Order: sequence, then structure tokens, then C-alpha cells
Amino acid sequence: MADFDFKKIEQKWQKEWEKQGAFKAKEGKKDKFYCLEMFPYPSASYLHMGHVKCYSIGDIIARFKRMQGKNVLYPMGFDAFGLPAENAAIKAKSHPATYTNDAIATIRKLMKELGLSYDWDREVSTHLPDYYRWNQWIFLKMLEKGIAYRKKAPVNYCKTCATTLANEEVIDGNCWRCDQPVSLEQLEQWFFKITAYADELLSGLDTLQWNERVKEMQRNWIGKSEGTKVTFILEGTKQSFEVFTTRPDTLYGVTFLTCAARHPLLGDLLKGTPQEKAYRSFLQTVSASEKLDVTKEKEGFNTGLFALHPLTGERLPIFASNFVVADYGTGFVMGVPAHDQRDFDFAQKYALPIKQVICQVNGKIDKKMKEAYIGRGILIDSDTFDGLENEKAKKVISAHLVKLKKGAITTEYRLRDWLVSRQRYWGTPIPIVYCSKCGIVPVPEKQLPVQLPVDVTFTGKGNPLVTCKAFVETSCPTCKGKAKRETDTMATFIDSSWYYLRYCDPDNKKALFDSKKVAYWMPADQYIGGMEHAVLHLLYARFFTKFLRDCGLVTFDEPFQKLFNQGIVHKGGERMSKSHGNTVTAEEISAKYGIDTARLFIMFVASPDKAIEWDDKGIEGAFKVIKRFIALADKVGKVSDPIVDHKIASFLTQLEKNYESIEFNKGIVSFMELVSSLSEKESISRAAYESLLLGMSPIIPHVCEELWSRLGNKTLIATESWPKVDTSKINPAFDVVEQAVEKTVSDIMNVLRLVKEKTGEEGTQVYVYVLPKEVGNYAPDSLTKRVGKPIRVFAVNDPKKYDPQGKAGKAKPGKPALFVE
RNA sequence: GCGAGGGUAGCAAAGCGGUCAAAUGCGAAAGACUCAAAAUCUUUUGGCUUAGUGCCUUCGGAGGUUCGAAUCCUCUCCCUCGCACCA
Repeated sequence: MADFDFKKIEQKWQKEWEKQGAFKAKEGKKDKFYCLEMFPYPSASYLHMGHVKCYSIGDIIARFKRMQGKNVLYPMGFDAFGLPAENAAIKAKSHPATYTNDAIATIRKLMKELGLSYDWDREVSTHLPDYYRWNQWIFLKMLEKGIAYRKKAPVNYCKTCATTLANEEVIDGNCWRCDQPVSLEQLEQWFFKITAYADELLSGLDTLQWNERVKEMQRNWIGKSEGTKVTFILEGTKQSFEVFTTRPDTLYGVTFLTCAARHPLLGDLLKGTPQEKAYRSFLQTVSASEKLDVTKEKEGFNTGLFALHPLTGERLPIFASNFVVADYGTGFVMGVPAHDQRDFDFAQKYALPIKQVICQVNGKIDKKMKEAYIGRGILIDSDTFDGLENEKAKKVISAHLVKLKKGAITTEYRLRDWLVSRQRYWGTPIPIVYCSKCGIVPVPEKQLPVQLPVDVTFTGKGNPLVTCKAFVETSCPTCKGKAKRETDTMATFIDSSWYYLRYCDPDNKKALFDSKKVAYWMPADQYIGGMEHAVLHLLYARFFTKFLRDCGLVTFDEPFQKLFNQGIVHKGGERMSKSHGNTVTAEEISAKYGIDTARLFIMFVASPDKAIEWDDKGIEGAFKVIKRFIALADKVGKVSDPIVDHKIASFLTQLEKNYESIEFNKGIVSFMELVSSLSEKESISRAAYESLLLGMSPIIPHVCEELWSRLGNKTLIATESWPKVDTSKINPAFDVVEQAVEKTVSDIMNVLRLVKEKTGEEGTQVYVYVLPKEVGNYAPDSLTKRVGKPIRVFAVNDPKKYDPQGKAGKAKPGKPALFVE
């Protein structure tokens, strides 16, 4: 122990691993295992315990799988483009490229110091032209297939970040990065048609071994809903419009229609009418908040327009309202106050008729409704559909509408197409040229990459690319005339949507990857990352995979079979982060206790998927265990104690299961118990000890590597196999014996206490009388040490035993008799 | 409102039908070592009781299933996180 310098040992083995290429992954015939972690954004210049936790999980899995004989791919890279780097660089009066490269160098070095078993030959950085040219290539493919398109639309715009945002990047109406309110702007932008995959993105979730929570979040986000589009005619015109409903069974109960306040149709229809002015002022009240607010009182504006019911021809007033979502369904909603609570409230407020068309099975209806009836029932007052059960009526009425060409059965999604243009510098240039003659011209594949110019000036205002003449001014690939380049860059979520494929073939100059290599490694067997990407990265990556499959480049549907969401590390009740100023860095902990202790502790505190609170005292406990573990090395000898063999064998059996199920905390608890139990033993056989080192090496790799080599082993423990456990050594009877000894210790303590209470005097000598065949179970020295009093152990049939009070007769199997004096 | 996950001893956290007054770590208390402290080691840590025993009350709350519940079911309260006027 005295000569155990953690820092030195860590460096020594990290060097050795690198020198021997212990973690290099190569395609082969062996079973593969792809262990993938979400690659980081290289912004900080240190790693804190949150990082240690996240990466340790992956490292433990990778090391364990290697030991199990799998061909493991465990790569790391950097999500290097993006706004924070750009802003940080501007602030530091540096260039984003310099800033990013420096950050990457630092983080790579720090990661190596954690002893993570990455194959660094496969490192990928998204800001390098070798990488982002393939972003551009994919973009062109998408354009070719009609998945990428340009359109003018109201889009989310963040003034602080000076760029547009995808819907997924707007959280509660605020920008996900800066938390400032997002506004809607009419802009012409590039979109990816992720909605083309909506249904598949939804159904594919069922095949994944993911956290139910994440899957549910994606389901919600995609928001599939099946219903009917009903065509209404505007009174006095031939103009028709559609209304989406999931309740066509209540069609005869419609008494009014509502539409989104800003529905484009409304503006046109009201132009020049007497109501126009009132409509404008109504809009004022609505425009106060861009986002719909549940808590807000429902407001309506009677447009004075009427629609005709498609089946009855009834006149239905049309209201503009503040509660109808403009871009969901058709922006029009039919008002059925009797069977929808919102419509009911609205009808009450504006004194609109309420017409009941569904009654409960008993046929009674409540004439004075206090609230909408939304349950099941039988149709009434619905012409020829009377008497139908309402679920059935949904189908029948829809079919009827379809037949009359007054409706269609449709599926609506909440998911919107992905807005991918960003008005910022630090990203992949969109490979498009605008030519006054030829229009929108894609940059030919041969001309890729469209390099992001390095020589630009950051004024802090707007996208510097716009003012970079050398970049903007170009010639049209088609007509060779003067043309301008697209100056928007791609959303960085594009970079991270396929990086895991590039790891499989990172140096490919001819293609984004070799499909054969990808076919070997993918899909990733284990993906590890935070929950925050549930509807961002994780959705986009799935979309990309499906697109690339349709291009014939990959053969699978889902990139990540298993997903593990690690819990966050808190300190002082808050997430450990730079902005909270509550970070505990890996370096400071490692300097004090060694990085293995940090890993052991952080994996021990709780199940890896749970959030934990950092505890400065707690790590001391883990350090103690490491030290005791190292001290065990002195006990290694040839003598094989069957109890020791039993303990280690059963520990390893359990540990293997804990590794499989990513419940390292449980394995570590057993490890702690094992270490404290072994600490009392005389000797550990070399074979058992080596198997213990092997078993623990995924969690505390440096310490185990060192101890392994101190035994004279010339190999690296990192490349050894999982120990074969001799199950014949496992014998539960040993546990029974141990429990009996434990019980005896506590009995002795108890008696000593009672003696003191009764006589007021400390007992000075303890005698233990054991059945003859159990004598070996009770080692006087060990008992003495634990009880803190001198102890003598006699067999009950020992004629020379000292037993003045004849206690020996009370001894039972597993329960020795005691005497204290 | 909808959905997901939780509520276990001073704290953190295992346990998920009997072996449970409940692992493990931290904290606390006592003891050993030491001139002393630190480190290390040992013991104790729901209550009452007892020469090593027995009993009682506990696992958010209330009921239920069972010979038997921290563990299963129902209802309820609280927390955390998503989604939310989606028609």
C-alpha cells in the first residue's frame, strides 16, 4: 500500500494500454458489441463528476464485454459545431475553430486521464471538412429524394441567438439554448421532411429497449391522431374548407365552427367587410402571446360568416378564437358543445345552442346539461344514424362522408417538418447556390465539400458568412454565370444524426462510410446518454437512419437497440455544471484518491440511472475500500481456504449479472462486503485472487492492472477474459456458518453489556463452548479482535475446559454456549 | 387534465411474497491502538425487555388478497419529470 502511487500507476497503465493498442477495434468474425456514448460538445475545459459518471458507465460496459470475448467498438468524438463555441469564441476574441480545437485537445487529454478504453483511432469531429462534407452529401441526397425542401413559412426565431430554431428546440415557448422567448417570423427556409417518416418513427418505438419515459415523450411529440376531415361550404360562396375531427359521430351536434385567430382564410374573407376592423382589434388581444396558453380564458370573435353543414345544410356561425392551434389539423374545429367540454364552455359564453346527439345507453338525456357528455352512447337526433353505438357511428358517418365526397379519413400528426437552416457561422454550409437564371442549384457532389471559410470577421451582429465575399460570390454550377451561395448553415443536430455511423469507418474519403463495415457494427448494442435528447437528437438520428436505409446505405431500421439514460450528478441539490458553479472536477478527486476511487464511488452511490448527490465524505468510504482491497494482496498465498473460494466464486457469479443489467451499485455493495470479509481471512489462493482482480477490472481498471502485474503477470488485465467461475466451490453452507459466527459475536456483545448493567463491572474474559464438529468455525483470535475481549473457545466435550457454571451444556448446533467472567 | 417514474430507518440508497427491524455507505455513539490526535480496526445505532431472549411499532396514508406483505391488488395523498385548449 505504501508504494501505491495512484497517479503514477494510472499514467503507467494508460500508456501501456495505448502502446499495446489494447482497445483497437477491428472488424472480424467474432461477435461484435458496439458500445456508444453520446459524444460531447467540446465547450468546457474540464470534466466534472457528472462526466465521470456518464463515461464510466460506458467504459465499464465496454471493458466487461471485451472480457466476455466480444469484439467491442467503443469510440469517442466531438460534436464540435454550434452556437456556444461561436459565442464563446467571439467573447474571447478568438476564432471558433481555434477555440474548438483547443477545447477538443483538452477534453481528449482529460478523457484519457480517466482511463476510458476508447479506440481513439476512430475519433470523429464534426467541424472537420472530412466529416461535414458528408453532411452536405446527405443534404443533396435528401434534396434529390424530395426530403429536403425550401419553403416560406412562419418559423421560430430566437433574437438572442440570432437564428431560426426547429420546433424541437423550442421549450415552453423559449429557446432551448438561451431560454429567451421565441417569436414567429415568416421566412424562407430549408426543411427536412421528417413527417414522411412519422408513422414509422412511431411504430418503431415498440421494437426498442428504451426507457419507457423516452419512448412516451417521442410518442407524444409525434402525436398521431386518427380522424376524419369534413368538408364545409362557406355560405353564399362555392368556397369550401376542411375541418379535422376525431369525433365524426357527433357531426349532427355541430352548432358552430371555430378557427385559429390568424387563419389565413379569415383575413382574405373579411377584407373589406364591416367586420374587418373588429377582427383586427380582436387579433390584437390574441397576439399578446404567440403560444397558446391553457390557463387563458377562451375568447371568440363572431366573424359574421356562416358555413353550411355538409349533411343537414344548417347554417353554422364561424368564430375566430384564441384556442385553436393554427398548424394542427386544418386550423378549423367543429364546435359540438354537448360533447366537448371546451366547446361547451365556449357555447355558454357566447350563448350558442347546445344540441345533444349522444345519449347514455339508458336512453335518458339531461336537458339541463352542466357539462359536456364525452362518454360513449347511442346516437339520437342524427337522421338515419339514430340508434347507432357511437364508436360504430364514427366509422359509418365517415364512410358516408367519403361516399358523398364531403370528407376523408385521415391521420394527423403533431410532428412538423424539421427546420434546418441556421443563420450562424459555426456550422456546415448548406451546399446550395442561388442563380438568377437557374434558380436554386445544388452544388454538384464533385465540388464537395463546400468549405466553411476561416477568414471571416465577427462583428457580433448577424452571420459573418453574409459579408464574406469570397464565400458568397460564386458561379452557377449549371450556367457558369454569377451566383450566390446559401449563407445559412445546417442545424448541428444534423451532425449528430449520423456520427455513430462514421465511427464504423471514420477515415473513408470516398463515401460517408463503407456499408459493409456499418453492417458489421451497427446497430449500436448499447447507447448511453442523457434524457435531455429524448425528442431532439434521438428522434433525428432515427429519422436519418430510416432515410439512409431508403437510400440503400444501411440495412437496419433503428440505430440504437438499447438506450441507457444515466442519472445526473448533483451538488447542493443542483445539477453539477459550470453555470451553477458547483463542479467537482475529475482532476481534483483523482489527485486525492485516484480515478478508480472516483469511479467506484460514483457507481456505488445509487443505481446508475438515478440522479445522485455528490458527497465529499462518501468518497472517503470508497477510498477506504480501495485501500483495503489493495491490502489484500499481502494475503495471497497458495493456501486455499474453501470459504474464501466460495465467497469469491459466488461474488463473481453475482457480479457478472450486475454488469449485464447495468446495476453496478449492487455489484459494488457485494464487493465491499467481500473485501471486509476477506480482510479477516488468513490467506487467499492465487487463483481466486486473480479471478477477483479480473472481475473488478472493468470498474477499477488501473488498480487491478497494477495488482495483476505485481503478481508477475506479463499480460494486460484489460485484454484478459472474464474469469471462469468454478461453481463447485460455491457452497451455501459456508454462508450459514458465517451467519452463525456473526450471531455469536452479537450474542457475546449482548451478554457483555448485560453483565455490565447487572454487576457494574466489565467482563474480562469470555468463554465460548462449541459443539465438537463446529470448533473450527470459531477462531478465537478473530473473535477476540471483534469483541475486544480475550476469548477462549472450547469444544463442549473437552475435559480440560474451564466452565465453572456448567454453561457448556446449553450449546446447540450453530449456537455455542457462552460464559463471561 | 394526460402520461411516465418515485415516496424505505438521522441522510443517501438496496430489498419487490416468508430467511426483514430491513444490505451497503455516510453521519452519530462507544471501545481498541496512541502521551494525545489523525489514520486504522471493532462494536452499537426503531422501542421496550432478556446472560445471549421475547415482545411491540415501523417501509407516504387508508383499505383488501394471503397462513404470511416493505414486497401483490384497490383507492388516496405527496414529490420529480415529460406532454398539454391537438379538436
